[in-house]
Amino acid sequence: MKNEKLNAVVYFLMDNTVRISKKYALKQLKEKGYNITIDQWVILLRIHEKKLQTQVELAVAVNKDTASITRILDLLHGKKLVRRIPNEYDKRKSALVITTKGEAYLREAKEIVEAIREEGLKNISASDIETTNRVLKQMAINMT
Amino acid sequence: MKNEKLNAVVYFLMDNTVRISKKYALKQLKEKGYNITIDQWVILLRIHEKKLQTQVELAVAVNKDTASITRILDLLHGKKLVRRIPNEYDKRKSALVITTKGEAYLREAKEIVEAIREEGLKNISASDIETTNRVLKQMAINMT
DNA sequence: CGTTTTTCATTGATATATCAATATTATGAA
DNA sequence: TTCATAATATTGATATATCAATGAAAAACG
Repeated sequence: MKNEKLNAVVYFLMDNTVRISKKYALKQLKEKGYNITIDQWVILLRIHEKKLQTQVELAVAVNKDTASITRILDLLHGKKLVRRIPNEYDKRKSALVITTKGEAYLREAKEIVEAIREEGLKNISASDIETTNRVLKQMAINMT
Repeated sequence: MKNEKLNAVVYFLMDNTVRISKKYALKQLKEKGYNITIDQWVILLRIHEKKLQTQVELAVAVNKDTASITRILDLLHGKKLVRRIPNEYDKRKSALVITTKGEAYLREAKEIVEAIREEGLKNISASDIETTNRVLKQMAINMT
């Protein structure tokens, strides 16, 4: 088949670009004094946006394993950015709340994260980004 | 700025789709009796395509850390798919060769990998894939 | 009711990624 | 030629991902 190589390339580029962007974000945040990964930042943002969700809800929202969520929350908790509040009526659950320190952290790092994202999309048209979004979404559907 | 959300979405989708595709590939390969990850398979393919490279060359080719390469090679070596041959003239280096078992493994799993890749790109036009490739490539450049 | 099944969160084992530090060699410069 | 520097591969610490197994609690149901 003619487009075997072309097909392989998309997968290689996806994987590659994800790794590059995470590395880039980590470096930028660190340089500005923020000891946080982009994955942690995203979880922090989700907790801020929709308070009191359970870890299962959070896992579904970001499409990650609850095991991954537990570990990321442990790290955020260690940095005093997040707290788990036991649910009185269902003792299996914990509600997740962002701390005051977490709010400040989120607000301050937000500009850095946005700058990183813009930098990554430099010289790319909005319509090309939309096409890419559509393709990535369809691929996810195809493999789910 | 209006496209903050749109920008964030590309990063989310990239990360998400990469994870979904790796999970999907792992499951498909496992179901067909191949105990190998897609990352390991790619390394195996590279060693097959260009024999006798050093680990540094391999790392550069796939844009991974030499530490990652060492660990992936350890796993491939444990499965007897790859061997390291010490370089006589430069004792720091090892040449990498695929074993006979590795060759067979590669050949047999190749169809499965291609089927996975095609399945993932179902209902997506070649031109949209090309656009996506171009976008991903530009993003990588922007953040390097 | 009491018993089975589900759900939630955590933990363990493993794979991959990062960076930092190391040991061993090779190379280059004084 | 010796001594400092660079390159190669590995290992350790840590972050994130997977799946599988667990304990505890809630829900379902016969």
